[in-house]
Amino acid sequence: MSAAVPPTSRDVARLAGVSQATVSYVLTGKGAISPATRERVLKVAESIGYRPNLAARSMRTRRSGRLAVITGVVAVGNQMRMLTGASRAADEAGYAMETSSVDGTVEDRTERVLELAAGGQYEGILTFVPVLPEALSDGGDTPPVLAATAFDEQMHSAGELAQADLMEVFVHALVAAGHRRFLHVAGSQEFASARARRDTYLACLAGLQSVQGLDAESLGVVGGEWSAESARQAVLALPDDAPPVAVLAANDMLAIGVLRGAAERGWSVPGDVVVTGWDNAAFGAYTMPSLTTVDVDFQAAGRHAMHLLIAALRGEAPPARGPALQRIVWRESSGAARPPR
Amino acid sequence: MSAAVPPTSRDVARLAGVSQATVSYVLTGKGAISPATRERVLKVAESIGYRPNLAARSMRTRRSGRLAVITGVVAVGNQMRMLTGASRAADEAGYAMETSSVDGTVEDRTERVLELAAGGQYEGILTFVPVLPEALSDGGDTPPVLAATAFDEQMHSAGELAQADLMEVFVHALVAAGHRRFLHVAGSQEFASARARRDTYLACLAGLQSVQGLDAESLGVVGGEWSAESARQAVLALPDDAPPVAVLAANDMLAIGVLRGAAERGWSVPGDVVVTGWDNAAFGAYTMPSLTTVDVDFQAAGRHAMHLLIAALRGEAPPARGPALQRIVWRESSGAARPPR
DNA sequence: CTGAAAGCGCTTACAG
DNA sequence: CTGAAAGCGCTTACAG
Repeated sequence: MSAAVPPTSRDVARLAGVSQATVSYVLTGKGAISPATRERVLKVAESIGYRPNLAARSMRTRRSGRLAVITGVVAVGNQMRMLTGASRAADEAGYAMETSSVDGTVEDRTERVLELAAGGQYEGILTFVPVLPEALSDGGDTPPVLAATAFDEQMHSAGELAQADLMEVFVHALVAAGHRRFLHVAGSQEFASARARRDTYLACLAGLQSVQGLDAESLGVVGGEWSAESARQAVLALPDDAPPVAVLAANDMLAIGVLRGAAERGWSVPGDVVVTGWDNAAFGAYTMPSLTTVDVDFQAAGRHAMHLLIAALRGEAPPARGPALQRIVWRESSGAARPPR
Repeated sequence: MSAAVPPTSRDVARLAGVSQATVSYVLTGKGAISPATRERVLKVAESIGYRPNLAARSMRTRRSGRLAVITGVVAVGNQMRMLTGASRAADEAGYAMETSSVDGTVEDRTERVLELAAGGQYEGILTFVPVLPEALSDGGDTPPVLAATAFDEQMHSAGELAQADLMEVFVHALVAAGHRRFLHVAGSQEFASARARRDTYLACLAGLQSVQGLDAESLGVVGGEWSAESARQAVLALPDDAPPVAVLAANDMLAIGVLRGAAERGWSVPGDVVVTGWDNAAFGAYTMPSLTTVDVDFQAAGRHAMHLLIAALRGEAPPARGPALQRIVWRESSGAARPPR
């Protein structure tokens, strides 16, 4: 049997025979309240199942203790890993982190972030999705809004995730192992990371040909979406005399599609075809052959982004960045290619 | 250059030369305000970048338009899919959905849910993680709190996700295809779904032996965690004369570990060993061989759970459940086994 | 069509 | 050590 409406601190006060102020002091542990009164208030509160209305409290204190992270509607696995890192960092700093997903155009998303920032429920906001710069704030009057996206136009703050330098390392290692023919299976070009990998691939091969005068050849850039099927199709569409060829896929999902496509064509990996991926997906160590890939420490990126936000809202200096977030994991699919020394 | 503090409706009123009530009527579109006044208020609001404080509004109206979903700290991929479904359903019903992750013991989680429910910021709460029944509510005085978990002790509401009937279909199809030796690679037994799959496997094989008198044999239940590595190790530990054997893995991640282990032992799949998975992970169609598995419509489950919540908070009758959420996807790894007719 | 006033549930100087 | 009062930023009867 519960009341028709949740009890308030006023109810507790009345029942305990004290003022509402006293209840507040007891519950926040701020005033100096006699043990006896304290006891009584606590007992009453407990007995009627009183719980403070956090919205009301935070309207008064302007401190909600809550931080929001904005993600896309369908957060990809990588965003999940970032969320985990961000969540832990928030936790450690004593904040509750909540996630809000947004949809639609960049204007829609910007509007929603602005709304959340002004809404008064969050002390700070981190967005993993691209928004217009106008939504960003370092926290003067309004709560700080930081962008930490590996996926955007603007490469704000933690955009280090989109770096594609290691693509060059892949190519050079493959060249050193004797490979001369290359193919890039690209990801969705809406993603900065996909564009960076593609651009680096292109630049690197151009460099090989013109600068180093190597007879390296690119069969081109194929794919263009983050699906294994598109990668498989790209391989099925290759000419019969494509092998030997080194296929650099923009992520592991594409790479497994390449593996499958090669198998369907009767090409052996890493004999006829070598393959590299990106992201170090959980399945990559167990495919046949296992995938050479780039481990990206999304958790650390999420942690760091959250630390930046917390520093901003506390008015502290932004913490220094940790060690590099990317690292090549050499496995079977790249054949004899080895790390440069 | 922005003010030291965000503008309020009072500021707008003063600047527009009207009362705060008028501003409110204009912004909520409720009162009957003359077009001229309306225009002026809107213009002022726009010019000073006014945005309503949602916390204050909802304190007054007791309507926040926000729903919360509780997930574990590290939401597994399947939870993500449920979130997507839930989010869309909330959207369609005009609610904003936010996600809050909880950690710790079941008591900790229960406390946190209770806190959120009383906090006054949400009109309803859906939890994907197990909590004590005391946290659940159908929404009398306090917002409704529903559990929709495929992963819990208690199998509340949408627990249909944990059903393992199809495990029996797998076994029977494999028997019909001539298989007599079986192995189950189990998932983490903290999960209702893992326990159900294991129990069904055991019951089914016991039935084959005693009831049907078949010479079917179980090599046992191995594994016990959701990692490909544990599955691989389980296969590496099998006796040399294990094949031919049918391996029923509790999910696709385990199944890919089995595939890898079999390859390392030089066993062909589906020749020496056949394998089935569960969950229809994205990579399953691209392994060599591709994985026979169970497609689980997590999105639909998330949708439905959200519909239940919305019905509860509106005091409507709960919507009927949709079509079955599980369906076997036959692929290469199960060899000749085919759906029963 | 518009305004003055009360109140949502809290917290916090300020008196006493 | 405790209470009366004001106020956080809104909305909503109630008058006019």
